[in-house]
Amino acid sequence: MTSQIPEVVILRLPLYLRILTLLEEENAGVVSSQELGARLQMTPAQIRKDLSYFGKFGKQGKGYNVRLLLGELRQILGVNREWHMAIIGVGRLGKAILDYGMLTPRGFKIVAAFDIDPQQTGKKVGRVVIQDLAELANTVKNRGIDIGIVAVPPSQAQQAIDCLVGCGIKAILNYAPVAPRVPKDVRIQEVDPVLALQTMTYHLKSLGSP
Amino acid sequence: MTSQIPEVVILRLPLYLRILTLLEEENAGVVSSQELGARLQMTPAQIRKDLSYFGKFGKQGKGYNVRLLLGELRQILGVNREWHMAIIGVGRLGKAILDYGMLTPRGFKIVAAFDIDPQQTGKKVGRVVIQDLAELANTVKNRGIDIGIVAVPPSQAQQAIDCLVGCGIKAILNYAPVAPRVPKDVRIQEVDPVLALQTMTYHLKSLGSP
DNA sequence: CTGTGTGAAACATTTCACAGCC
DNA sequence: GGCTGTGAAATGTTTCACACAG
Repeated sequence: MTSQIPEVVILRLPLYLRILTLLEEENAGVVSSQELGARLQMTPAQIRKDLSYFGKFGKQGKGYNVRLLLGELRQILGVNREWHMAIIGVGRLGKAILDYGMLTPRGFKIVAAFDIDPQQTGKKVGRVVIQDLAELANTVKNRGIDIGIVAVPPSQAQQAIDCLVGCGIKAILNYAPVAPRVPKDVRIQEVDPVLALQTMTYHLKSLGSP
Repeated sequence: MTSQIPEVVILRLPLYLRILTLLEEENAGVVSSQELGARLQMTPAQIRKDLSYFGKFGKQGKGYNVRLLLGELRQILGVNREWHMAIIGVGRLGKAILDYGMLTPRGFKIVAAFDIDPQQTGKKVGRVVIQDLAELANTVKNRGIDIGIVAVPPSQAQQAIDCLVGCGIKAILNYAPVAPRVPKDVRIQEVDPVLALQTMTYHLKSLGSP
């Protein structure tokens, strides 16, 4: 009964969600896999197959109803609700993440901030008051925190991660450029622009000037 | 003669580079694929196979010399030099990227900043003076810019990207949550924490409380 | 006639397992 | 004995091509 959806498919769903959101803003009523493929630079067949893992959302001869598919994808990804997050590390990077306006409107709200430095405790950043890391466990329970964000220097990253894991957090967004170790029931996603840059330089390197 | 290295392998090389950098800081002289696998949560066989596409860097019975392998990987990825980047968009996000201390020490230097808003032109952010977008082509040539960073609002992203492409840029780091269109000889990498969060909520969703 | 949904074929990637070297 | 490098097997993913619905 485990239909076993490939992980690569899950990685692409947010891309579909993003483009459909843009299409809805453009008031597109219907879209074909052809058109989605052109916009996302991928084959129509792949899009159809990906979506078919979750149901039959299209109409033959017509395509997909944008609003309907958007709703389905939101449901599938679980983004038809608000998720609460806590951030650890309120240095420059942490402040920038708190200040980044794209999270809350997309359903991801940072409701608590922590720092190891006791000097920071009690200060306010945006809407949240910086707390001592010792209070994490309580706050996770009281405020219903689902996701942790790690924005501390590399040397403190594993400690912060262990702390989140110890509090029962099962999903972590990690900005520290380290190779963290987590139990296998905990998801961790790396955000490191340098990794992305390095894959590009690999290709740039072998590029003669035209 | 095209040995054709799988793209997934290229995506993993920066992870190897990152862990080896940490290992060198810990003064590890030698490391086995076993140990790398444990640290990166992947199989030793995969690491050995990945590296074997580029040469024989290990010693049987011993493992890989950390410093040597680090040097090889830097060479392969093309990060044994400094890369020059230009950023477009100097709002909150753009300022945060300019302020992010992890780029320069890892060989990626932002040497120019641009904004569409003429009000911004001439102001200084960190070490760079904000220029008008019209000057992009000249600056790309004069300052030897290899990579563009897009940090404008979604509605202006495609315009910024077209501008970079028009100036001959072949690699773009895109922070705007859009589905950009670029010619196929241009690499573009998305940086969007929301995409990462959404793949995690997919898995969180189907997680009963224990 | 257009465009979806989908088995089956083609292709890509990972894992296995072992020869060979330190 | 321990560990790499690597063909070959196993597994996973994408593309094809077509029946069928609007």
